[in-house]
Amino acid sequence: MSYDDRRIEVAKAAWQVIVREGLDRTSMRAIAQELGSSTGVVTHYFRDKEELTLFALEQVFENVVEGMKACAEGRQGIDRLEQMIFAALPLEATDRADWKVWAAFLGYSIGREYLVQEHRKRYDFLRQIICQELADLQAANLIQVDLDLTLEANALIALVDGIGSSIVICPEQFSADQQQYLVRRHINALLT
Amino acid sequence: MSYDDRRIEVAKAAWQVIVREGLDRTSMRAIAQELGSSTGVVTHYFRDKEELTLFALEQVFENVVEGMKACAEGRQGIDRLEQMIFAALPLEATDRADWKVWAAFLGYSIGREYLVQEHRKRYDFLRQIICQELADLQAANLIQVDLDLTLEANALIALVDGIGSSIVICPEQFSADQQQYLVRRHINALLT
DNA sequence: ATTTTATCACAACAATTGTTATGTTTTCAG
DNA sequence: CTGAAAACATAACAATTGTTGTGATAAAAT
Repeated sequence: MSYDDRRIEVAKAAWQVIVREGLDRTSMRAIAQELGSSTGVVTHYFRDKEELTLFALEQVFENVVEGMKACAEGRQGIDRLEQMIFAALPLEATDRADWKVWAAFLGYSIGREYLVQEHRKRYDFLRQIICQELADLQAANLIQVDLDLTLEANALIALVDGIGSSIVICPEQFSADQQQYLVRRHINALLT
Repeated sequence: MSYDDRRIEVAKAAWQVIVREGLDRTSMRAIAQELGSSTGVVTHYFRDKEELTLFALEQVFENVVEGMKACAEGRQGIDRLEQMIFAALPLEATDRADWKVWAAFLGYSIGREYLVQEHRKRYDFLRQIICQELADLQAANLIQVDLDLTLEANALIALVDGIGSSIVICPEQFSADQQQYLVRRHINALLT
């Protein structure tokens, strides 16, 4: 097993403790225990806790983005955008863990400017992706020409964010069908 | 100053420290310092930290709900619903503090089931209010008759939640006009 | 085979935490 | 005025935290 793989394993252990115990109770010792090792392993692969938590957040985010890109592959038009958004939704119970990590970090960022900046980077990244998709749809004359694409991208992100936040607290709040219905309805309002 | 007023003062100090430092760094000592007193005051008015934090959350929530009810007063129809939703949005910079507290608690709830239940209670409460408004609008034949009101109420809450979460990270993400535009567009899709 | 390096275990450190107990001061009814 | 109760201050407690340093063991390179 390579160095990077082992790093990811440690981050994954951290990730599991975060979901189970909460971010502020995710201590180095708890991560080591989850990993079945000593704290020496954790400190060996990460300079400090900040580096580890940021890496764990990065992993979760990359998983979501890769899922979105995989869903986009080979698709076109409105269906392509819809499927990309669907990939980010907590449609199944297994997706909820990602959203728990996301929500935990969001709350943990309050009062920590460097974490707010980290989140902002990811929001910007997502907005860029969605904006590009919307621009393509606009060029193909599939959505209205007078739309503020940045606003529409932010609106889509906010919609997904809201659904995700709700489901973290109330897992039965939206069924998978309902989530997709709401996204579809939102996107349909943009069509020509 | 009455006992209850002093309790609220302590909670408000906690509330300010949460926004500035983050929930997990909001110690009894930090609250006392913010209050300009000793920790003796804090422990005198609250049994333990859990009671204090839950009370602080309750205060923020009540402020928002009261704002919504005040906006509803004297209004009718679609305008009434719109204004209620607007009251919950972070339209001005001062509203963002409420959303920071909300986000901090949401993240802090991950892995703490008793806090998740507290949040769920509030989601249920909000859903009940919105549902009632939607039912009134439906009875007045102002919105479509075949709507799933619970779903639509949840969708509105998710929309507001998403906007609030986004703005905690990116304060310039949505202007006040844009927030209101998105809510209006969402509600317009429900009209008859 | 030997040395060097990566990996990991363990212990100790100071700092911070919530909580509790014990005082001190203020308030205020009798 | 007096004493009881409320309000507040202070200090100490054990527990937990991130971090660091010191070894031990395994892997790899020479």
